[in-house]
Amino acid sequence: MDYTALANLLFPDITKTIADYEAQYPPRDLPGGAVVTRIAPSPTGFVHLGNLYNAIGERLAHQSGGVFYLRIEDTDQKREVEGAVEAVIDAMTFYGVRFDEGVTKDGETGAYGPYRQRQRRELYQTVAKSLVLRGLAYPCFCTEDDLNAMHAAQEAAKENYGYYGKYAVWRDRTVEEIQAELQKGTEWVLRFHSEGDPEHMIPVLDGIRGELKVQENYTDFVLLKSDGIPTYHFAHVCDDHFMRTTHVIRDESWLATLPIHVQLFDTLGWRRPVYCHTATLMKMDGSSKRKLSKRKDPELALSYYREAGYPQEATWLYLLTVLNSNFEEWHLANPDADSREFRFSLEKMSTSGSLFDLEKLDNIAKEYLSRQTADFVYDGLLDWAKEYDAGLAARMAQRPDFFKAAIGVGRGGEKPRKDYGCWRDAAAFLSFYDAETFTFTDACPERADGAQRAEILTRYLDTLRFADTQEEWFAKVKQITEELGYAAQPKKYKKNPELYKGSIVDVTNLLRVALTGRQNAPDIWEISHVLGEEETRRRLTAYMA
RNA sequence: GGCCCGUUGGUCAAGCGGCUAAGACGACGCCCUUUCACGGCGUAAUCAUGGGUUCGAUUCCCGUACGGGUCACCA
Repeated sequence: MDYTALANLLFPDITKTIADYEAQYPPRDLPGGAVVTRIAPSPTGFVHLGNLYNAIGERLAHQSGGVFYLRIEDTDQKREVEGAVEAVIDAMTFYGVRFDEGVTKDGETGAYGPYRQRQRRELYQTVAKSLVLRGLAYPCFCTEDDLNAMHAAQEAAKENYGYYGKYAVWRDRTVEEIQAELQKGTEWVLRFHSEGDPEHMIPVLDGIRGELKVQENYTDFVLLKSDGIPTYHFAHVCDDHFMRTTHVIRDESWLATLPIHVQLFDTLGWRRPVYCHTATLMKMDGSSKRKLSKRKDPELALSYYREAGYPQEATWLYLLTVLNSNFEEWHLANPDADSREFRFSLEKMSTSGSLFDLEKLDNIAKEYLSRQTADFVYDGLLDWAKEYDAGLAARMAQRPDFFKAAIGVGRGGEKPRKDYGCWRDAAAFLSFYDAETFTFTDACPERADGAQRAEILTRYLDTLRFADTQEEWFAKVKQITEELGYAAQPKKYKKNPELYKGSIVDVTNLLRVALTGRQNAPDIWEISHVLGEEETRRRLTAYMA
């Protein structure tokens, strides 16, 4: 077989060699132990949790003096969505992920580009040609129908699926046969000529999982598609070699095709990167677990968290606790430290698929927000509202001091309130302060309702002196409570309910509902002082009816 | 079906041959408290299973079960 003739037949325009590219993309000059890694999303328009999950590579890279870059895997034109690249960049920017090189909004930066795979066509073809030259790749003219028929036959015969052995019908054809087919204009793909033996197990060291044993690949997988564009497998190997990637962080679903990648690196004589296969995020579906799905699970989309308004840092805090088992402990010990100061380690990453826990996210976010200043919360809420709640944004901008005061209630001090973990919840929680968004969600407490209601409110309004301190104010509330036949101490009422109409709880909750529309609200005195005397009296008076 | 990965309480998990098997979320209970919260204390709840190896296995090895993933000219 004359491989040179075949190679020239297949790639007449390719004149470069691998050596040219080795020279063009020299090894990076970085300190020892520096990690070079990347995220390499395909531009489908859907930015998901996994993209952010794998963006922890940034921490690894930057904590080691390495490089983190963005590569776009746009080899599948059919699935490409317009604006998808911008969406990825926006999302990453939003979460504070910083790229050293790669695709940007208006082009790209870095010496190892282009960083969009479709623009690297010549490089892939050069490598492909070198493989043909060595007799390790050949064209296959099978149609989709041929392959389907093959698959069906294998299924019927209970044989392994795939293009190998006797099913590899184009594997050992003569140059003449191939040339004849080429002249007919038949479409072809370039397949890898695998010498692999499935009995051979190859050790691979995974950065997260440790020693792995994978079966040697024995199928003649596709290197180049009929449009001359590489498959993921081929592009990944070429790119990560020439971009001098040291660590490939990706989802564990790639474990299945690891043999292909390893085989390619080895036959090309290239040094394999450290593969780091992360565990899949799972979700409970009925009584069984399953992979988080793009179609069914809105929480897989990164936009879900942005729309709900989880602060970026809170989202990271959650992700980090899921990703690195010793993060939570570290965070507890250093509650005020920025999560970026945490030394991230691959060994501490979990290897089993974990259930995504929105409750825990909420808890972490609440804890985080409770520690922030009113100004910080005001700014965050305003930014969010500008995008998702224009009305609120306008009202906030109009009365910043009022909103800051409202946000400040129960904030600061040793035991701050934890009323909300995301901006959407914050907006809902704070809605009662603003007369425009005030609504009743809870009913008047039973034991203070009916005739009691007007009586208590009248009495309260009569004695209300707005200048009173909180202590003075509360002393009066207690006094009214007792005068009207309620127990000033809930315990007393609990002991002898027949002696009282109710307890102070009923009285204060009546005030609370009148003032806020709900029983779950912060301190009444503080709220009143945010609302002002006029509005306080107005609401209380209105509630008498 | 082949192949691969995984399996400690409801959830996330620590553990890396010898422990009464951490911690967090959630649940429940108690306490604090003028309410709503916050907080404090406490309770229940876990090593899938069978064989080895070993003086000794949650930890190492093999099998089984279960769960997940993957078998495209998609990534």
